[in-house]
Amino acid sequence: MSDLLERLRGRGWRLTSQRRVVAEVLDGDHVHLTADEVHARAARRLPEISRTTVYNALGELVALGEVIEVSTDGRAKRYDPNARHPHQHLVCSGCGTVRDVHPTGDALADLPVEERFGFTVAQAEVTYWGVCPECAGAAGKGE
Amino acid sequence: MSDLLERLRGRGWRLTSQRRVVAEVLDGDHVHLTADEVHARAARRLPEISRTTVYNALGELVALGEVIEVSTDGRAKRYDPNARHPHQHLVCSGCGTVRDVHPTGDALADLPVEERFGFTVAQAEVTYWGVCPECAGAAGKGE
DNA sequence: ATTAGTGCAAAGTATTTGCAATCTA
DNA sequence: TAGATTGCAAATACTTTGCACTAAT
Repeated sequence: MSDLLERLRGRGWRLTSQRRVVAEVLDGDHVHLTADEVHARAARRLPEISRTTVYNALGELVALGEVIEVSTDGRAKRYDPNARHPHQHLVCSGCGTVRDVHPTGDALADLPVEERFGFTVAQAEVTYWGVCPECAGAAGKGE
Repeated sequence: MSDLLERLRGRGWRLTSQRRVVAEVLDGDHVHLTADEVHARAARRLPEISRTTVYNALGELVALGEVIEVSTDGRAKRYDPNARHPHQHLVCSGCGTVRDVHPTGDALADLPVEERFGFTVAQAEVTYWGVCPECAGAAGKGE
């Protein structure tokens, strides 16, 4: 694990203890934390870390292209470190859990020229919405 | 125009002057306004209308299924009255303009069972990102 | 008349900014 | 050392809430 940290070092990212914990917290698959969650986890290891610094670090990681910003609903943005592996998201409309998925087919190719309005289309982002097993179970029991 | 208002009346939506202007402002195609923009436009016709009321009305229209909430980036949500006609969005990464598009193919069918993690998948939301003709032109000239 | 809708003021959540102190390379 | 990074405090953007007043059916 943590080739994220490796890569960052290689790219000359000035390394500080707070940046290190942020990168460590973000490392892995199926990680989709909000800025606040990143801060909370980072603070377990480095209690003094401030929210500002977490926001700074996240912003830079996004700018570097190492992390993707995902805004599923209108709530807090989530940060996905899986930027190097193209994927889409499956979101639970109950609890907001996010999973990385790999659909077949190419959504980009499905947009006809006459539907492009002169845009230079670069990317197709697909978000699948559904109910996760946990929420489905809870719904069946509750009420 | 304004079958939105017709439909709402038919569904027993208690009609007030402020709700009327909100519905009128939202009526049409390729409309993707933020709550604040809706408020601004509504205020042209009804200066006393409050933001609270606009938020209330928008929330209800969404609950009624007459309007869709779209959050492209992490910014303010946008409201799309085109709920009855299934469509996807094409967003300009330069200026944020949104156009409704109708891709061929079915993104939902492109998600294999083994990629569903036990979720009951209900919907596939596709957002195309690109640069609109205006922004492309501006980029070519500037700098 | 009843019940639902309105809007002010205030609080809440998410994120950004200015700037002095601090630390990495 | 020089320039980048940190983090506090305060500001900003967006949205929600409590509650007294008003209006639609």
